[in-house]
Amino acid sequence: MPGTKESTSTARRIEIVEIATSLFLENGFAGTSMSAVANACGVTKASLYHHFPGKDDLFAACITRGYASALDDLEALVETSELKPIEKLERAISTLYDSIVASPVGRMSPLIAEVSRTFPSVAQAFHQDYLIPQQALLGRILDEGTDTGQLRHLDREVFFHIVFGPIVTLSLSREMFATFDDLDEHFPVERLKEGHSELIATWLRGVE
Amino acid sequence: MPGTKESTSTARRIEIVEIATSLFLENGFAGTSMSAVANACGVTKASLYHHFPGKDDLFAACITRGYASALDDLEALVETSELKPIEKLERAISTLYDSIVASPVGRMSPLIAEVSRTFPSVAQAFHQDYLIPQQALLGRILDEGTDTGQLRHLDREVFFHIVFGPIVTLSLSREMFATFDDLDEHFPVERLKEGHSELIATWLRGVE
DNA sequence: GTCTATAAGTAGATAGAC
DNA sequence: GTCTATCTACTTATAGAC
Repeated sequence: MPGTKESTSTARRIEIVEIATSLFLENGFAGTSMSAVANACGVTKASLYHHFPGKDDLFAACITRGYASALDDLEALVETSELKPIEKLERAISTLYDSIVASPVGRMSPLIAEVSRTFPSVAQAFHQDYLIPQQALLGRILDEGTDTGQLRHLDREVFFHIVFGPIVTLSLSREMFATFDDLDEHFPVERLKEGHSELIATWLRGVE
Repeated sequence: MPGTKESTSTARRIEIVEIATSLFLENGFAGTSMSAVANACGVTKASLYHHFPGKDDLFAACITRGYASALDDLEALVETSELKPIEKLERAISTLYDSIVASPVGRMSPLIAEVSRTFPSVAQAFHQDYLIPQQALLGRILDEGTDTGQLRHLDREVFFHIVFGPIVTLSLSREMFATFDDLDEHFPVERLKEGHSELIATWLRGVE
């Protein structure tokens, strides 16, 4: 039964990718050995190499996985016709906090910085398949607001800079200081999200 | 002559730290071997180990170096009495762009994220000796403005979140996509700095 | 698909001569 | 202070039995 075979194989691959992702996030690319991944998965190295021909292939799979689902929520929000642009934007920011601070795909940035010289294609794919679509979706909400005169017109790149900047940095900070036992006190996600969101809303309603 | 000996030793140490820093920034902690550092410095591994007892000591020296000088510019700005708080703040932001996007100490964040679990003390020191003083200096400008009624009162942590967030993320993005040949087109430091600075100024002058 | 065994190379770190 | 030579442990990756 080739069908059964394939699905167990796929399931095992997904399981490996999930475990490997958490190890890469904790210890970096060079700091994570194939032996460590194999041990954490409860298989031998040779079996691991059966599923992924090399360490870079495994890493690429970890980076790639989750792109689509991370973008799905944002896309659904953009398509809704029941919300005003400013409300969509506030919800979009909340969604971004969840997907960047809490989910693996959003926490990949330091890893990609680490391997960018060795595997430029990984960085390229992350940019093309995740960052660009994410910006495009946010841009559509912005357009909807400016076209109907509800939001003021502003430099798109500066807008992305101000929206994504604090969120990505918060995610990075929480990685950097993951060992602090008062992490939530130093970097309180909810309070920062709220303040950030209010500022964006005020900014976009037009202040000049 | 112990004096001469010591100064040549110190000079060599500084030279090694500078070269090692650029290697760590390019390839990460685990991705940078002591052999690679030794080769780049034109000495053998044994000589390198004479100057630094271990890889973690060398890494700590790379992280630590530059704290003081990176904070000096900001401190000089805070002490000035010739500028209004809002002008100080605009200059402070410009200084932060220079020291975080362009200088090694500001680009260390992804590295610290990589080693934070293995060497929590490195993260601790970075927080205590660099981030906290930096925030304190910025906070003093803010206080000066609110005390004299020139700037509106707001949540300090949200303020830091909005000020540092976009700058650190810009630095990280430029690391992630360092291999792009149109890097400055995708991440134009000057234009983003200007837009960011204008937003902060408008926000602080009071919009409610 | 998973295993044992192993190749071929590199890691961090040290001993001791000069 | 720098060198040659070396140690042990670990790295990615593969060959071949089951």
